[in-house]
Amino acid sequence: MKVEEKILQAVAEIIKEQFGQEAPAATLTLQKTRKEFEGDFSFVVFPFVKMARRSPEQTAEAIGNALLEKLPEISSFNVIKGFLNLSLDGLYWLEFLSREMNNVRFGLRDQQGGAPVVVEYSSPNTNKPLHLGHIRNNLLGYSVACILEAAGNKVHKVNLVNDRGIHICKSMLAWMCFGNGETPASSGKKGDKLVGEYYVRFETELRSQVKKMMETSGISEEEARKTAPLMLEAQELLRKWELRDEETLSIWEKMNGWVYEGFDATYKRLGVNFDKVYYESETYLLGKDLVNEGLEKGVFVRRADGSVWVNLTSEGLDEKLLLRADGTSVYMTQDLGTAQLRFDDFKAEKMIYVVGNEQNYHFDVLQKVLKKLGKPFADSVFHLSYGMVELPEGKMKSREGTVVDADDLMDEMVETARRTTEELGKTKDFNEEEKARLFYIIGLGALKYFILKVDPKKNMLFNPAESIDFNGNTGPFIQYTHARIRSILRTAGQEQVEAIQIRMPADKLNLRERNLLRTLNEFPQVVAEAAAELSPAQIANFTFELCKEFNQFYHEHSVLNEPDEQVSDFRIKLSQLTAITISNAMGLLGIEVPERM
RNA sequence: GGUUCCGUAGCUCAGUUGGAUAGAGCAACAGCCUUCUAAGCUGUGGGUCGCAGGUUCGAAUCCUGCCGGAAUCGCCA
Repeated sequence: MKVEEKILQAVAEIIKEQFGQEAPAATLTLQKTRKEFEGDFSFVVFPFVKMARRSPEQTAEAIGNALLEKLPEISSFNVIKGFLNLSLDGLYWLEFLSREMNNVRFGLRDQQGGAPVVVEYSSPNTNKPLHLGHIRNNLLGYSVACILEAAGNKVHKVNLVNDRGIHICKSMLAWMCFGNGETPASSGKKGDKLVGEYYVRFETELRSQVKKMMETSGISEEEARKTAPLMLEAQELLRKWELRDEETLSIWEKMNGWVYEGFDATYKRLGVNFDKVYYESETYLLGKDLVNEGLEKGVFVRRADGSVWVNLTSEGLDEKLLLRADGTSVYMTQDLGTAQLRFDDFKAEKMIYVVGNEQNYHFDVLQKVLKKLGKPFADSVFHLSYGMVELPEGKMKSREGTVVDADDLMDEMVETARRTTEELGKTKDFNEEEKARLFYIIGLGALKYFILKVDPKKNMLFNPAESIDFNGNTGPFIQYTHARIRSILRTAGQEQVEAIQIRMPADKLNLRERNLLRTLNEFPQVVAEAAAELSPAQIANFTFELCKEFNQFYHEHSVLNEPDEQVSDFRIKLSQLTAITISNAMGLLGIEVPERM
């Protein structure tokens, strides 16, 4: 049993013995002692002063004295107002360290069995390259998957690629009309960028057609857009695609192939991956069976024009279309189908969709429709809704050219890492390959930490004019702390800690060491909470706290120059566990930590 | 207009199953490298936790109203 639970259990017994009343579990709260007071854990006695019929101070004293007798782990206590501050015996902390110091998986649970969790993230369209918004999505999805895994879940990462539809046809059409056979190989352009250019080209050409039509025939912009030759051709292309026209399909396959090559490069550099990739072209028809099912069950209705609707007004929402009059499916139809497919594929206990908060309504509807259908997995659908990344001037808009491209941003980060590192003169004895590797690790680390340290559900601000910081609460600060520790361990010749017992007497444990141990001890719990909340930010904040504490310790006490051999040995082990923890925690964020920097 | 989310230091963010004097980082200023990496450490200044009520021994945290911002309310995805 964890010592926190032991304390609470003992306190409950004491309250019953001394005050003759059962303490409701919810009123028993143990918290970390704030650093301005002495102690490890603090118990709040306010809820019990009434039943104790004593002052808060007296109540705390009474509980404290009883605890001291009951639990050998507790060495002393002090009382400030209604707070009972408990100090653990140093021996407890030393035992914790010797238990975990060689555990390279500290904080990471093994798989616990049970149904798996599916995490869908990324879900790109194949007509445009990835941008900053996708970066947040990808980093979040990947990290959440890692965290769930570390909490003992079996996890499947999946991607659902939107590879069909009118938007894809637009870039195809533009390439057919204006491309002159251009390929990534012939132009040296990255595949996704090339296709993206043709998508933009379509929009420009369309706009000039629309403008001309409005001038010559005086029709409205809306009307012109609908009837412009290019738009009609794009729709015709979509029809041909749905009829499996050979030529259309072959161009579609070719251009999507280019895009996937480009995406793969971006994903690889970003360090994310998937266990399974779904393609909408293969799944978009799946929802129709469910629509029929709903009609048979009488939970959906077919209107006179043939379209199918679901009425969600009793659930506080509107009526929602599920199938068009011509029988073709809409976004919701597809998502119903893929939810079923995903459940059939994995029998998951939870299906997490990492999708921006602009789709809150859609997922609300999705879940309610699945419930209407009586699907048992309706409650397993969970929308991990994250906030938008905004620029100082507001939302990114492709039309105004303010979209921050994913590849460009990574380039800039690596370049900043290079410049900063070389200014500091830290890589004199690195060869070219080592340097490139280091700059990549630092640059990506800075970017990932910057994004993941913010609570997922909140909108966040990115200012391209100010480069992402490398000092303070940042990825490089954490990476630096790790490199520092590894340097000590190298010098000590103990890159792998030997399994010798700690011999330092417990009373030599100083404040910094104690703080560090206390923080390290929290890591498994932090992982559990981050998994429950699906929040990488909690891992990030914990790791920053840990690094700050290590640096304070490092500054005040020497590890290798400590004359007392037992103390020095203890500090090496303490440093080792800190390095393991930093590395594991950053791993959960998809961030690598260097040996030297 | 309806629904949902957000509002904490000049800026970016922590802190919300209700607990102590609301914390970090950046920016500003002042210190610390003959000792294990100064991407570090220490200190100073900086706050009506959007506003007003309410519940409570105790509210940034829970409830109500208002103000401000965002998203959404398509036979788009």
